Amino acid sequence: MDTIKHKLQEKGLKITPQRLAILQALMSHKNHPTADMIMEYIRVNHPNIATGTVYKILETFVDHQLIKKVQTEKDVMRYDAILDHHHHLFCTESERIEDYVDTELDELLQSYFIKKGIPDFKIEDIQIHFNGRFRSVDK
Amino acid sequence: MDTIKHKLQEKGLKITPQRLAILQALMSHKNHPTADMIMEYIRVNHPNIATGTVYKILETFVDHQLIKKVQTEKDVMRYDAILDHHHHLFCTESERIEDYVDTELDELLQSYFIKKGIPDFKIEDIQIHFNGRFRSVDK
DNA sequence: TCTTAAAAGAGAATAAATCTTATTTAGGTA
DNA sequence: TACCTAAATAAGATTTATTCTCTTTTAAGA
Repeated sequence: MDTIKHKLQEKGLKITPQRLAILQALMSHKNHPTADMIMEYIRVNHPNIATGTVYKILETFVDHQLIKKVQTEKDVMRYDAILDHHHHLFCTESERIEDYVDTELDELLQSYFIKKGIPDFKIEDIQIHFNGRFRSVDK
Repeated sequence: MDTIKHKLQEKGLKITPQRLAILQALMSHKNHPTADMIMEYIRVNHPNIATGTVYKILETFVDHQLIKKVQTEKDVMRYDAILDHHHHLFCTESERIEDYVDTELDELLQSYFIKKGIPDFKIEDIQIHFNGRFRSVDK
């Protein structure tokens, strides 16, 4: 919880109970939660938090690069508190999204694009979306 | 226009003026239009088309694999009528999205994942999102 | 402790997309 | 060719996610 406070302070953000709760929720939820899931989760301890506040805080966190938005085909936004470079596995049959870390792959792509490049485009970040199915039943 | 009719027939869809107009609009718009952009475009010739119809037809097309949804971080859905496997270049400063075709890269990834695979996950499709900036000013 | 800018609360407002119901139409059939 | 029927469209209300506005509260520095 102290590390969470630190994260806010590092970004020059005021420490409020609401922000602490939301950031803590984001960090414990590994499954790329929606604003709604976060609200539900923190309402146990923060019954009075306003919907707008949750969205506002999430937006603030994205702006300050404490979290990221996850691109999906659905019209509900999902958030990700893991900032280490990683890709995503999307289930084509459910809403499940898992992280995929592969530094070997990242290096492969890096060297491929250093050589090749893309005309008229400066790559800032490469994000791979794997669409498919999970074999395991858990989560 | 006859090829468009054919596409609908191939999928066993009834040919209606609305569907023809929307599919034609999608195929001429290379810039991954939103439902709204399509509506605006076809309203010139189809002033009476209902909003719900446009969304319904788009959904039908997606279901029948005539078009695809494009995953973005925004809460407006964008559509893509180009079905040949390709990736996307996303501008971090605007709504611009361009196609990126690279069969060499696809083969590289293919062979990489045939060897390596992902535990508990069956890959159906690999979609790369390049986030960055366009150097050219056009479009 | 006081001050004030920033943050949160409450709830209305917006925008995208979906749903409902009545009407119309495409396209097969008599 | 006219008819029939399931499928498609129109119209507009509804839902859902998100944003906005305005007032009240609070964090944190002086």
